[in-house]
Amino acid sequence: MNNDNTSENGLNKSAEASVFTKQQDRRRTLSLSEQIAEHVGKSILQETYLPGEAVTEQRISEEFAVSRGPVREALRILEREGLVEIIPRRGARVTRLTVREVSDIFDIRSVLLGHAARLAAQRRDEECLRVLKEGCDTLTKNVEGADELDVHSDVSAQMNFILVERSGNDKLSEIVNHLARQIARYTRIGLSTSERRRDSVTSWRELIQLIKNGLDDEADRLE
Amino acid sequence: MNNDNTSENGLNKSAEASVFTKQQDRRRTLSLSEQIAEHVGKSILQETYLPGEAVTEQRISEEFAVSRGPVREALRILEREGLVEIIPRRGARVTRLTVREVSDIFDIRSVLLGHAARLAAQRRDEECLRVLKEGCDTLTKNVEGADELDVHSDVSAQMNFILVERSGNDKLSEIVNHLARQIARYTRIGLSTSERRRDSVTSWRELIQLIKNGLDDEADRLE
DNA sequence: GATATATATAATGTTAACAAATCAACTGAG
DNA sequence: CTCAGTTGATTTGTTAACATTATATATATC
Repeated sequence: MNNDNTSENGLNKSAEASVFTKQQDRRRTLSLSEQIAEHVGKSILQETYLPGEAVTEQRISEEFAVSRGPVREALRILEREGLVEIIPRRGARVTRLTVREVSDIFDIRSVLLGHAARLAAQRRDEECLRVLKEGCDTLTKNVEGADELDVHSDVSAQMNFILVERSGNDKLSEIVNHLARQIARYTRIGLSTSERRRDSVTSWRELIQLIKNGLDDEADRLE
Repeated sequence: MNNDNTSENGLNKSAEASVFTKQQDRRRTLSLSEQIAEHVGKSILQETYLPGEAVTEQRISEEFAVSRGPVREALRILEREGLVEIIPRRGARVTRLTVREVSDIFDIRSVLLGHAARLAAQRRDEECLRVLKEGCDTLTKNVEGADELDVHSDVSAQMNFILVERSGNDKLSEIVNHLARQIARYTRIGLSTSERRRDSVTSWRELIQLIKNGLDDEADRLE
């Protein structure tokens, strides 16, 4: 097919940056394996690769026109992200989470989000509170009708991101985002009916109330 | 040095199991990369490799008398476990956590342990409560004197393990154990004085009280 | 003497070929 | 017809050589 080996596959093989001689950008240079991991990861989240499907090294290496070495590492990266599962001598499959696992992860995330809210309150982060309230209003407007699913899940994901970011605990942020990535394929289903979206808004309001109470408590303590 | 390439380095290169023809054991076959990851990981936890130290591929590959391929994958495994940090084109270093990061991880873990306790109570797991009480007694006996550090940290680690195991949430268990592995190098320091060990016992007693209260609540609700 | 450029060295990134193992289909004996 | 064993194709595991990049050393210029 594509017989020229550069940039027909969407990957920048050997960093186009010959202009930058030394540091300057740092991190702009994604290795092949990381680029592959990103692409394949995206495909998994978009369900181009389906849960349970086998992901052979050869298939990927042909798809991106690279050798199997970087593909192998890409698969290890995706394993870390919880998107594929590698069984020794058997290869990689797209993870298929059980209902139980998804529910367990949601459970953990909600605990951690609660903690993030507490931390944000301790930090007296009123900005955070304002942004979340705003997001919550947007969510409320998008409860009815199936069309709003995308808006609802996008806004909700962004609110999660902001909340943990504002907690001030970087590791917490890292973990929650990692969990979010694992259940990304399932959150849309979790918000598919308007009733579920209503529930989602309710738990957000509880979380916001938690922060508000925390802020009040902090205010009491300080004056 | 060792010129014969088998089992002088402590690794079983191509699975000694020629007796087992088909499945039967499954998983007994650790790939080279996994064996290397295990060995190097152990060395990091024992601080044979020091925090911040560079871990070059060549060094490891010479040390185990294998090529760089498996070493590369081993490093990716260790990166996932949070024991090394890989910077593209710069190689791997043993992670050196800041005080802040360690404290953040402890914070998260304590929240998750609290949740695990709540779940254990919901499951009405009296066995769990009994085991933890027992462990707590052992801890109490090992508060004074520097010699008891090993006992204290071992027992405490085991109690953590059991508690999350009994929560019934496998992902929770996975995450907490993952966090424990990351801070393993620092928990001993965290328990180095008898005062800190006293604090440790206190928080365990709080956790146990949490489960006990939960059990009572559940009992009330069911009768 | 300090800074900048050039070069050498050592490290990681990538590739292709080879080895070992698994899975599926086939064959033959009972 | 069923099942054990064999064979062949596919896939992962491993290796060594080559390519590229970063760091350190040395040299030249101001």
